Amino acid sequence: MKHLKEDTEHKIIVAAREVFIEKGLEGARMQEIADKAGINKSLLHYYFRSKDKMFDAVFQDIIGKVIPEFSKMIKSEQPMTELMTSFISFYNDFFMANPFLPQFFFHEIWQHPDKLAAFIQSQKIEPKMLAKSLEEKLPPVAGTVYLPQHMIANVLGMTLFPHIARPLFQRLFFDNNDEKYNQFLLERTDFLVKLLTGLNETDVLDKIQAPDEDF
Amino acid sequence: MKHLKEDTEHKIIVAAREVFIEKGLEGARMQEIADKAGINKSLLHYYFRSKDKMFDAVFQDIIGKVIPEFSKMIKSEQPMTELMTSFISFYNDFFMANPFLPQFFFHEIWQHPDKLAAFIQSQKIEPKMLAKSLEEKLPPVAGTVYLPQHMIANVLGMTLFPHIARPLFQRLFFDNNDEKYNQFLLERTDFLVKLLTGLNETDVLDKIQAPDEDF
DNA sequence: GTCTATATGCAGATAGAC
DNA sequence: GTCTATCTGCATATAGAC
Repeated sequence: MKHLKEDTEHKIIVAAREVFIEKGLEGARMQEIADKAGINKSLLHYYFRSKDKMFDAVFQDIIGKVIPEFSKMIKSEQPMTELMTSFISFYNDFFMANPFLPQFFFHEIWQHPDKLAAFIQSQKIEPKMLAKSLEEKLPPVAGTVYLPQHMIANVLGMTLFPHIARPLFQRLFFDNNDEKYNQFLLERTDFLVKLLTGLNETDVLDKIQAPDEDF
Repeated sequence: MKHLKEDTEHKIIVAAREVFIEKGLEGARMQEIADKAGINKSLLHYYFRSKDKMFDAVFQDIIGKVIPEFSKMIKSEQPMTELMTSFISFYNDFFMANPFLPQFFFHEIWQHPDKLAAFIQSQKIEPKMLAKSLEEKLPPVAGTVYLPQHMIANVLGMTLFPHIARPLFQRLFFDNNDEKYNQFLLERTDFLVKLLTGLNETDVLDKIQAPDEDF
């Protein structure tokens, strides 16, 4: 089989992703990754040389799937309300399917912020341009014009929070019941879209495609 | 000096807090904590037996200062708008003075959710009661009645996000400049209060006391 | 490419002198 | 209480057979 090599490498990436996302770089154990991939520990080094390099590979792989989606959205030049709708809908679904991801990202944001920022720049996303283009479209709050950064922080915060705080929030308000919480998250997409766009139609979400649940 | 023991223990707690908050349980090194406290490594074990127990002590110490404040607020039976104003104002200032704390909390939320939930219960905070008492006071969104959990997630998300995403956000939008970002955070308290309460007065914040910056 | 066996290093923990 | 010296275990990493 000439595909054996690619198969093994792929199995490792999948296993490593799971463990790194759940435990973080320091918390992850090479042995656990090897076990989960069904291969020997030393093979990990054969393919990736070191734990650090393996982590990098996994991380690049992940953000390579999440950031470009974002890039696509903001470059599509949709009107604000549609942009927010796509955004909320996509990421809410995406993080529902990958619950550990948000915390993983924030861990990276704090441990290696430059790496992440560099990647985003490399995607030709121009944060300042984005902010500027939002600036004109924002309604005033209580009669005051405000920074587009506030709006961005609001949308991101409201979208991400229930995911990143999930273990606690689910315990405090939903009897630690997965189905109840997923229900809450599902209805939240609709709620946020309504809250942010002021729309009344419920069918607006049908136009948004569901994300690929296995990345 | 009969105070030597308390002094050392305190020095250790302070040093350990810094390191644990910045690096997390697994990432922290006993040596680094000892160095920062200006004492010997083995003294850490003399006072706390193990790294895990030391972490617990530090963690209890921290949440013992943050959660009760929250408890006090919700038990004060203020009207909603004042409650939100106190909340946003207090935590925005608090996390500005302790930038690593939010990420530290979320790390704990994912690694030891039961511990945190147990502590909150022990503070006689009743999440479901809180939700219920909010329920009646919530205005409908786009004509639809919604769960109080959404409102809670909104306020927490919007308040916390700029802090937990700070390293990235500051790089993307504020030239990685600390002063600019602090300025943004400062003005955000006012902005959020206005956004959430619909108030127009700017002097409403003067009534809120500033948090203790050194815990 | 994949395995077994082994090396290396380091972090947490202990013993014991003072 | 505080130190120096030491132990133990474990995780990453390598050597080398197949």
